[in-house]
Amino acid sequence: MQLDPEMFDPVCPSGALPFRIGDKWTAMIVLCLENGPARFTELRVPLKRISPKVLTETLKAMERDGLVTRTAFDENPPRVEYELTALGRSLLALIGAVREWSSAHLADLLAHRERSPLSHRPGESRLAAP
Amino acid sequence: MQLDPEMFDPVCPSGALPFRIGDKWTAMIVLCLENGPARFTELRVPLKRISPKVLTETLKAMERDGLVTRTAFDENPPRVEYELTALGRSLLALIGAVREWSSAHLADLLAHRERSPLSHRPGESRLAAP
DNA sequence: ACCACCGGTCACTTCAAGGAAACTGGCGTC
DNA sequence: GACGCCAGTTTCCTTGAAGTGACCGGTGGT
Repeated sequence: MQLDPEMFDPVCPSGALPFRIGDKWTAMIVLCLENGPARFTELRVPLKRISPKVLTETLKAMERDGLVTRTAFDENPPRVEYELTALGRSLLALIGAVREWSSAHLADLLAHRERSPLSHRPGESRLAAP
Repeated sequence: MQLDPEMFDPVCPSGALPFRIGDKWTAMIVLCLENGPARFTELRVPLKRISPKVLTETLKAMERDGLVTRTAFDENPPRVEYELTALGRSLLALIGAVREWSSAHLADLLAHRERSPLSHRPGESRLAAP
């Protein structure tokens, strides 16, 4: 799998989104695995700012929940592949819905936020979906 | 508006859901306002465990983002009504999608989690949608 | 002998969300 | 004069997600 290092546009306000699927990175990982398995280091490329610690934590949680499978090959150098399960793939539709909402309404929300007199942020009304 | 105090079943693992819309309570508030405006104290009924502080914070964030409007009537005792905007109402579809996913797949996820050897939780793979 | 690669782990810190409890203030009532 | 209602505010505290940076162990290359 070749993952585009730019697949998560830094300009795209993924972080400002009022949706969240799983942990902070879960939805992005699901998207990374959409077109087939990937290995640990491959995932780190598009997920530019993730630390290995957080990536393992997230992947472990996803594995525990049956969203991905982890396959370690006894080779050298070591190789580990992560792949979406059917359950994990079922999240794709949801992520799609979130993205649709975002492209239709997020600009609205952001514009309103900027205009608002309550503009200082005591709670960003986060949502998550990259 | 009469809000059913039991509309958020304590048995329903809303808290375990791997989705989240806005702050912790945002989606529930949207649901509470689905059928018309409600006032501060009315919202506190179904949202049993919310503190007034958190409720105001959440409502302010939602108002700032254009999801709800706040209307204060100069009466006695004071009355304040919160109502969904069109933008806020647009979230209903999303919440519906999340609920559909949940009723189709959440049991799966939870079962997997329980079965898993990684069962102790270093990251619940949260999602939010009540 | 040294280095890099892979897929992590470990120890530590920061930061913000969320919760608990008490208080406010104008008005009406008993 | 005390009490209660509504819609909050204020202060304090706990928790846990997330980030930083260092380190590890086996192998293959030069």
